[in-house]
Amino acid sequence: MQSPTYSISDLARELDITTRAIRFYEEQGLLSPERRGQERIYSARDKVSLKLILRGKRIGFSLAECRELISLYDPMGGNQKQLNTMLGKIAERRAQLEQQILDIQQMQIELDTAEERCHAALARTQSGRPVGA
Amino acid sequence: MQSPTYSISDLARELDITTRAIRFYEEQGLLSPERRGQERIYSARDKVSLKLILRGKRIGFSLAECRELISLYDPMGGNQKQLNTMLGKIAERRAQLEQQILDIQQMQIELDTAEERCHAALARTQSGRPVGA
DNA sequence: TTGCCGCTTTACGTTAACGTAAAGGTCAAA
DNA sequence: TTTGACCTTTACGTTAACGTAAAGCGGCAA
Repeated sequence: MQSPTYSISDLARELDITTRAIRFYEEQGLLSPERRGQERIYSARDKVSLKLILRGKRIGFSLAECRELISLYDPMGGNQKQLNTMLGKIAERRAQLEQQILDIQQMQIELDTAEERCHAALARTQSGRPVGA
Repeated sequence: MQSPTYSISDLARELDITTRAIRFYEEQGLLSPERRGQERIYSARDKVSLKLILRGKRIGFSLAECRELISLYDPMGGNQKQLNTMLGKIAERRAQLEQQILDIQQMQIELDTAEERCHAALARTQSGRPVGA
């Protein structure tokens, strides 16, 4: 009943990234897989971290920000001060995400407008047939 | 009743970016302000484009993507084929935005979890007082 | 034993998005 | 007229996030 492990190329295939990227994330302190000799052995937890990284990247987070996110998800052996710092960071991230949602909603509205105008222009292109016909 | 114009530093101040950035966006084809001699004169429309750029950046869009967004917003003098291409691009962006919303929602859930665990850990820190008390 | 496969490290290359000088033009106030 | 506040262009520097070799180790199938 021990949790599954993965080789680096396993994860690369499954998550559709390069092994180079995975090693780079480790180099940047976002991962720290076990080792069997030289080989890296990734746990389910590492995989979760990787997914978190990819998710973060999709919404424009830097690797540094992703690293913070991961650390928030970590087994916190923190003292009171650290915990409060964490809560602060969590609040910051929350605010950022809220802003991003607003930005996305605004973009969606603008795409609506753009699409309407496209359709209108297409209607006009469709021979002399009047738009409302 | 002519629309307002801005100098480069006007916009820089108002939007809280550097003039260097603004010139860079122009260099990359995201803006094309009027000129009065050497000076750049920005219109309300340019300002809208700039805001769109900043909004795009906040959700991780590249400048190339932002340029596309702006072009979608442009007075389209397109033929039928171009218009259909545009509609395609709009659909792509929509899908991307949907994915980003999912990513953000997932992040929010994870922040919830992290926050809960922080509070739990804090409660445990608070001297011997049992959590549920 | 050879050869390939997958893993490793080291290290230089690349792209995006500006930052940061350097050098100079313009125009109004002092 | 000189200073200062803007504006300009040109150009090299920087950071992030990898890409892309190059060179080598370990196992195992032919």
